[in-house]
Amino acid sequence: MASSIIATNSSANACTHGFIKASCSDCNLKGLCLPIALDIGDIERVDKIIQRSRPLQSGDHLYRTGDPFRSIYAVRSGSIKTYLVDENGIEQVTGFFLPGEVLGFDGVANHKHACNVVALETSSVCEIPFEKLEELSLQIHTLQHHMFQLMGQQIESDHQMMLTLSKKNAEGRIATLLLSLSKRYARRNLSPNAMRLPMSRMDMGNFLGLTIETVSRTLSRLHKEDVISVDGREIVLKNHERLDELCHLLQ
Amino acid sequence: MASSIIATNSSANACTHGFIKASCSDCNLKGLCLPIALDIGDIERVDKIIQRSRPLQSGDHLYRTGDPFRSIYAVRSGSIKTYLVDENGIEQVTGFFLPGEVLGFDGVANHKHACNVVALETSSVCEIPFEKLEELSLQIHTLQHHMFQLMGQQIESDHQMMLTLSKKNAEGRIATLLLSLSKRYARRNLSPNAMRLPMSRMDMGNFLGLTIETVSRTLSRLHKEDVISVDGREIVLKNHERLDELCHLLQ
DNA sequence: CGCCCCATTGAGACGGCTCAACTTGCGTGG
DNA sequence: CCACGCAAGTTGAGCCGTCTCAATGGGGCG
Repeated sequence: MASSIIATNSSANACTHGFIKASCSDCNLKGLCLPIALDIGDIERVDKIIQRSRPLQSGDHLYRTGDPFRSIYAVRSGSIKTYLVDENGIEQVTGFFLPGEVLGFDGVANHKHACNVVALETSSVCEIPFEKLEELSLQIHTLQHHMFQLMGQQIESDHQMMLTLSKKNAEGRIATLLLSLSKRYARRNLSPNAMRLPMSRMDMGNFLGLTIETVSRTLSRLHKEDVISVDGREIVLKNHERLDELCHLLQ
Repeated sequence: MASSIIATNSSANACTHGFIKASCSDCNLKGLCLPIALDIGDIERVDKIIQRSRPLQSGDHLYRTGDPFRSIYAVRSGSIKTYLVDENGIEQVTGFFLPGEVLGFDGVANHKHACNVVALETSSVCEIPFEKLEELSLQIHTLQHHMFQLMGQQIESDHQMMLTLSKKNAEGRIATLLLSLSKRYARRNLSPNAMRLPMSRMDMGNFLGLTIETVSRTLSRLHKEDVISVDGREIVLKNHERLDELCHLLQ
């Protein structure tokens, strides 16, 4: 959903476990997250405040609702889900984050995190202490602008999601999610057609306001109609035009 | 939904029509929008970049999708609605903005506005040129922080809205909207119980993902159950606890 | 007065939910 | 190695909440 700021993907210089040595300058995700206008010197200044910790395992929480807000995070590898839990224990998945995307802006407002963040598979993130980022943003105006842009992107995509939840039927919601994932794969120069879903049917359904049964049935129907092919989490998009149509169909 | 930044409410020093002479310093909304930590001198610097134009009439658009992004806006009086229109003409109301609240962050990401903004009644806004605000934010760190907070608040409330649209039934959605309005009235020291809705049933329904018929029926039922009283757009909340319960009921 | 827009109310249709049964894949332990 | 349990996913049958369609009422305005 959101774009990214400073995700250092070390899959290129695939460093082994333990502590991570990597830098923004030779990260193949920096085009996605750092402001393009940032010059080498500035990139290094940003690089210096970033903390790269050991990978999260599937199910590990990065933070939880109520935790003090200290940092935002750029996904370096894997995939991450954010979700709310309301007073009665109702959960709402609010987003999926892929490499090169930035999360954690919940928490900026109240200095406390407002959602839960959990890894959907083995994942690594760049932690960016927010106070230091603010200091740096005062000095590097393109960085400040970029921060505003990232948050603006999040707001825009959340509004699109409101439209999806409010106006589209099950097929439209599924199609919207699949095309969103496809576009975000394409941004990383991965195939926009063949992908492995990082999330369970449960998470898809929760995110889209549908039950797992409806998700399953809808995927099966799209498969039968040869719009996609489904094999568990392996998905192939076979008819983008049709998916586009479904996205824009009213409920 | 969003909080505010710099809304100068001139209803106190009720200046007449035509051009508006007002200042943040003696605006009774500044507590809502300016960072509390801002000292007098800084308030004046912010004040200087703000443009106060003539009021919008009901139905007037402040900007439309695709318009170049130049400013954000603080509502000074009246009420404003923002809405998306997708390719097929499907509309989605994405927010209602009351005095003291700030809108316009759509557009930050792409330098083009991503939604339409229209006045629901005679309204006035403070226009804040974004470039100048960015410049000032580089100099006044509390202002930069405040900007991040405002955008963070917007993101949080949008996520709450996703939960509402995805998980609550009609009663829960209506109750959630009513309580949200109530809290926002209370922030301005207005009665949290008696209010005049600024929007039509159509707009409520569109925002909440319901048809006008369902909105109408639900309001009638809540009236019959003595949870609220409804007379057109005049609403009295008579049982906050019950409304709270309804908010948290699963669908 | 008549028109139009907004809101209310009713009757019936339908999409997605609930409940339930079954399958598949995977890890554990006998 | 297979038996077993468990979690995730699929599929079916019936139900329910909201939508659709339609009729009616009320207020503002030319």
